[in-house]
Amino acid sequence: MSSETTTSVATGTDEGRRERKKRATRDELIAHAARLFDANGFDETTTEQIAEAADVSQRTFFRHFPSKEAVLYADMDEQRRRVHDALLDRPADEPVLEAVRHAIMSLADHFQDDRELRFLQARMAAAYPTVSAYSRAVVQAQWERELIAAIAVRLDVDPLHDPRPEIIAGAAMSALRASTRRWTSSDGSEDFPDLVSEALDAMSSIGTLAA
Amino acid sequence: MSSETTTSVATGTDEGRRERKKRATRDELIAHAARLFDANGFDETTTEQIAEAADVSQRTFFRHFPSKEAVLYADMDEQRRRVHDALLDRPADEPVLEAVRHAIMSLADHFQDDRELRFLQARMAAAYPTVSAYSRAVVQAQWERELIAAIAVRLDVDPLHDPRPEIIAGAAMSALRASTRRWTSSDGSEDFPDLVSEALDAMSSIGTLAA
DNA sequence: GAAGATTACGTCAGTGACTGACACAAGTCA
DNA sequence: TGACTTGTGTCAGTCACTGACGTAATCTTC
Repeated sequence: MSSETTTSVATGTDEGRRERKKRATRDELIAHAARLFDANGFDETTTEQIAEAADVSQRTFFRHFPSKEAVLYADMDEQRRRVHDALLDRPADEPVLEAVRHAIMSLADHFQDDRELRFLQARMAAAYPTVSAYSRAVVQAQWERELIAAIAVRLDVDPLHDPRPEIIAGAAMSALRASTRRWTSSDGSEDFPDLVSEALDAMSSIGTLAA
Repeated sequence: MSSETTTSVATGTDEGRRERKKRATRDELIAHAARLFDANGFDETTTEQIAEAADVSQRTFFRHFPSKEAVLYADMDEQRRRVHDALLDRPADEPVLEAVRHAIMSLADHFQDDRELRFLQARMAAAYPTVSAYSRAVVQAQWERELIAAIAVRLDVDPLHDPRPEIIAGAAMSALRASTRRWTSSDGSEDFPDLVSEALDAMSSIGTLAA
């Protein structure tokens, strides 16, 4: 019972009982939401039902997540950090497109963990416009902002005056979207990092299309 | 009084009285919505108020527009058609990036008509996440789909298996976004087509960044 | 020009996402 | 133990959006 006096053991980080319980209800909400979305669809699931399934009030749901879409993309922050860190890890004098490649690839590598969740997100985004909008305008836009900032630093330009960072980042995001579509439409049988890598190769060579 | 017996004169297309009235209330809704958004903000304006100002019921508002965001981007279809037509106008053997350039430029050229509206849209998108999401995920995504389809035809590839059309389109959309941001942040003092043209030049030359 | 089919609109009632306010109880800290 | 913080429940409310039904204006056809 009293095995953990001050710091926790399992999760590594030191959480008090309160934070642990908070995370627990959050995890419950995420899990039940995913289950219900999967079973009944996104629009067909109410936040009330999710809260009920997690045995909390609807108000508590909205204390943890700002919208119904947000609970489906609860790992958004973690992924943003992944992109951010991947960019920092690369040597500053590395060619820009190489750094971008590594950032996208680090995202892609982890897409295969949580396969189920990625497929659920993709299926919901394909079927429900609000989810698609959220994915594009919130989740992906966030990754894109990370890319833009890092590219701007590497090119040593102001992204507000030089459009190149945004263009490169936009192309990279499109490559990722195209790869995701191929991956999910193949039911995950294709190797996702391979698809992304191919798409990034294609991206690097579009300059040759001008001729 | 009875100057128009069968076909109208002013608008060119032959509309009956019913269609004319329908268009009139639609235009009223658009105009009052823009005015209210401009004066009070997007979230601070209710669909009820817009309907009231146009002297119709709220239900009528939603018969004309599927969402509050839609009335702000009421010219969406017209713009999509513009992109579509611009793509069709170009010779089939023209280099892909040239065709894309012309499609984007035809959009940019007409951004300067309705300056007020473009600025309003940009201001609302900058200030209100739901508007930003709509712009990206609905309006721009629609232009992007037009581009992707046309590029795929020109490259003679299947956009579901070859990521290049999507990558090129994504880069072009980013170029347009970056240009729009520069234009609006300069309060429209810069020449928009020039900005877009520069951004498209930058896009064509990103291949040289690999070295 | 009158009968009949369309259709744009108003009214009403309802659903569901999301929010502010208040109270309470569990957890934290001194 | 006592003061402080905080995650939660309850309640009431706003607002975007929708289905159903009725009505009147418009269009069509004879």
